[in-house]
Amino acid sequence: MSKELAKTYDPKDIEDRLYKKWEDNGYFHAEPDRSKKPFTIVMPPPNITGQLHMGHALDNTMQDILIRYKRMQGYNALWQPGTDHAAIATEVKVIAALKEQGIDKDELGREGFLEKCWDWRKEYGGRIVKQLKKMGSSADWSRERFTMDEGCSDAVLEVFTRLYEKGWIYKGSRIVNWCPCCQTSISDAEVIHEDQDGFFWHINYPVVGEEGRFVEIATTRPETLFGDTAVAVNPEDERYKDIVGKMLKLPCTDREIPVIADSYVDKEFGTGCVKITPAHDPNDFEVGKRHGLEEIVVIEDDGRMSKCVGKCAGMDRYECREALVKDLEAQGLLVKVVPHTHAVGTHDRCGTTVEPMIKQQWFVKMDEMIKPAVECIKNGDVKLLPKRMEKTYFNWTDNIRDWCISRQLWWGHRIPAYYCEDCGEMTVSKTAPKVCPKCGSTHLKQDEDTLDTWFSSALWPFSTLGWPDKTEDLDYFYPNDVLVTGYDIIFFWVIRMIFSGYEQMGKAPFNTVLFHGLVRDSQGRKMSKSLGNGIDPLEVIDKYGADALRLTLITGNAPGNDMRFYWERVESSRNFANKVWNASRYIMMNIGDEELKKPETADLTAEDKWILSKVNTLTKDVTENMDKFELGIAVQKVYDFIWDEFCDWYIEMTKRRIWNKENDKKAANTALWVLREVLSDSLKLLHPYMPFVTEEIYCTLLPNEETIMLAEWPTYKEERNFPEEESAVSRCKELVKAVRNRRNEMNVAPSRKAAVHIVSDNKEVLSMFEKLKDMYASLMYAGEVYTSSTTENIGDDAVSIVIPDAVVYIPLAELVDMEAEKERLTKEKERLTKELQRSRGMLSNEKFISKAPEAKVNEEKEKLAKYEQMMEQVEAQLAALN
RNA sequence: GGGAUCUUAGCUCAGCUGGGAGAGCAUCUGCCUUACAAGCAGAGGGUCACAGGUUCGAGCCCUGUAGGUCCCACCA
Repeated sequence: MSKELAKTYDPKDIEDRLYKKWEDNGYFHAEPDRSKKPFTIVMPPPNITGQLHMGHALDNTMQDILIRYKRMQGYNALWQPGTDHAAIATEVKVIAALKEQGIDKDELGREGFLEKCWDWRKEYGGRIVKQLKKMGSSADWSRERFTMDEGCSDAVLEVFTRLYEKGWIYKGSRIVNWCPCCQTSISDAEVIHEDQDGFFWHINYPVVGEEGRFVEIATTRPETLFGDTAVAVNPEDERYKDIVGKMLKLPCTDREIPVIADSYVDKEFGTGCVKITPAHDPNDFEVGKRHGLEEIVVIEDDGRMSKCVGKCAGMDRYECREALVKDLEAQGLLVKVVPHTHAVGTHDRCGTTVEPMIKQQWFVKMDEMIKPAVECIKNGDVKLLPKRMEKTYFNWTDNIRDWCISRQLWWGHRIPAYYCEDCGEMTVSKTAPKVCPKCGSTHLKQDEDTLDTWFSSALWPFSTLGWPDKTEDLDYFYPNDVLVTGYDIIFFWVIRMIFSGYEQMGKAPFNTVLFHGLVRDSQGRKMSKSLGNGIDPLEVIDKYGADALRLTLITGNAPGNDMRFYWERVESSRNFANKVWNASRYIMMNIGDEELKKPETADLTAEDKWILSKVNTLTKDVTENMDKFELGIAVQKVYDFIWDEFCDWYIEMTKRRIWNKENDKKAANTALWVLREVLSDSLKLLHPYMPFVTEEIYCTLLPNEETIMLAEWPTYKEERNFPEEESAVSRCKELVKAVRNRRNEMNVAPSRKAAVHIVSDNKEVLSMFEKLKDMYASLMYAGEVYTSSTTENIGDDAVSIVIPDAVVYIPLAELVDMEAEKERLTKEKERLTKELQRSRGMLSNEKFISKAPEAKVNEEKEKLAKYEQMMEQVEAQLAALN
């Protein structure tokens, strides 16, 4: 071979070069082609603010494996990439960057700020894409999209106006989750509920006109007292029946509020009396609506108290809490303070405690739209893997509430609603109307709000293919085949894509969703910036190569489960890459410049047929696993095959023919041809997982091949199935292992060759061992291998090993210790006794015979026969020693 | 409060529709055998959380218990 491989595999040498080759040659690119079947995966768009982390690495590895696999199978494989504008994340970053320059967002104004955002995107938006390429991701970058590019924006406006016209998008005053830090509303999905230690403040509200009588309420948020417009009790509660309808003096204010009866109140909880703050609590809001209560806003958008709270006005909500509690205490109205743990909603982006507020916001009505999204899971049109994710899915859909889609942000898709400043008429339209359709005024102002980032992501599977235009891409590549993503965004994204797909396209966006878990640190903690325990995938690639990282991420865990990341695991993956590298190097060294001729079947030795048969079965198994999305299982099988069967056994078995090349060219040719053939198939099976090392080897091994990426995926071939040789070779392996084991036990150095005598009265077995002895003799350090039906010619100085159908003797002269031999044989007898007991027990069980499948029974009978025969031999050996 | 999931070798985890417990790492022994010491050949190590049940047969299915993790949830 003209090209030579280095002694150890160095990924740094080749990864960037190969990636460039693939990209330059357009291997990743897919165009509609009616002669081929499409296979489409849309990449979950990473945030433009993002940096590659282990989650991306896992997610993209899985997608790349599927895409490369299908591409090799001849599908027209499209992996559609792109990035997400990430409204809040980007705004926060840009605001921070501006702050450093002493610039304030509001001073800059909307236009100016957006310009800065676009600048930011230009500068950093491509960073994550570059990093994904380091992973080996074979996405069609020429089709890269952005959620705010022209087409995607058009799709957003189209969907918005369609849903509005249908009455499924509406504007309304509701209690929404408000983040005082980001100063925007957020959807329910963005709120994280976490238990926090807090207090129950028990407060007495004096009953008006009844000196000395109080109603005791308990609250976790005393500062909302200023917004109370009633106190509610359960209508069934005997304790408070007489007080319903009376007025209470609201402490620290000059207001009086009524006591009302509402079944929402739980008699058993707290004091049984609930203060009602319609403007700052979703339940109270409902109660307020039922009783026609006033809604008094006491907390402003920035989390400070409003003017109407008197002396606390302008205080932060927590400052106010403290001040108010002090006042209540001074007035003797604070009954007690009880420690209490309760769930507090926080914003997933910034961790700030969410404040429920009444706001005019835009909502998507969910009750109708969710229906097909539920149905498709139930009827199997869309499969969720692993299946248990369905429960999580339904948990959400069964309790679905309208989706708050407006955000008080600038970076994002601006809501296409226009208000007439003269008559107040609202118009929703994709393009800005010139005049008000009602009064003809030209004074129109667009809604200030933008849409939830997930509104655009929900359209991703079809907006990226050109929708709302009727494009060839859309027609050909939609619906997508698989979506790969983490289970953590099932609510944010997966469900919304599914209902959007049905609503806009009439079809599910994909037929399978493959979920993966989280990558955690070695102690099982979530990797996070604040903990500083994150491991940078790029650092792993730098140290061990992308292939090693990919293999690590895909093995050793069940689908959908979280996994722990260990450097030791990367190391062992890297070792595997090196193993493949060296086996290939060895084969290529021996092929040299020679042209190999395809051997006739008759020229193939037993071990050739054995390995060809093995790789053939492997191909079938791996393909089946991959079709079932069992990616980890599939590659584990390839790994085991290459390392154990191919390297540790087959390569060793062929050495005698290769070293004897000068004397028998033909035999060497056959061995080398099979070596190359099996290696080539193995590389193909491995390529989706470890694209770089396999490509480098493949192109060196087969210089006429341009790339392994487009090589044909191997298929099972009946003519490569050799069951007889498979079983013969496995018997030889059994023999070799037994001899190695004995020699090891006796500390015989490999350099000391010793003869091996195989004695058996089974003619077939004997002749098989005789025929194949050249193949396996050196594997067990045998000087000579003799087969015989008698023990004549074997001296007393031999140790024996009983294997199925034969006894093996190794004359080791001075090393033989009769006592040790006896001991070993006795142990062996004990083992066999147990086996026989077990086997006979099963076979004498009437019910087993009658109820177990016949194949199982026969299998057990064969085992029994084998053990009986071995027992006989062991006993004979023991007798001979005594 | 509802739900999911986990508990298997010292560590991290596999174990597909029930049919004699597996891998990697770690440990121990012996090998620089002309592809690979990132390697080769061996070895030790597990009442599969606990208790019941179904079955000829259970790590796997069912019920319960204990502990861990996670998700959902407006009990003030």
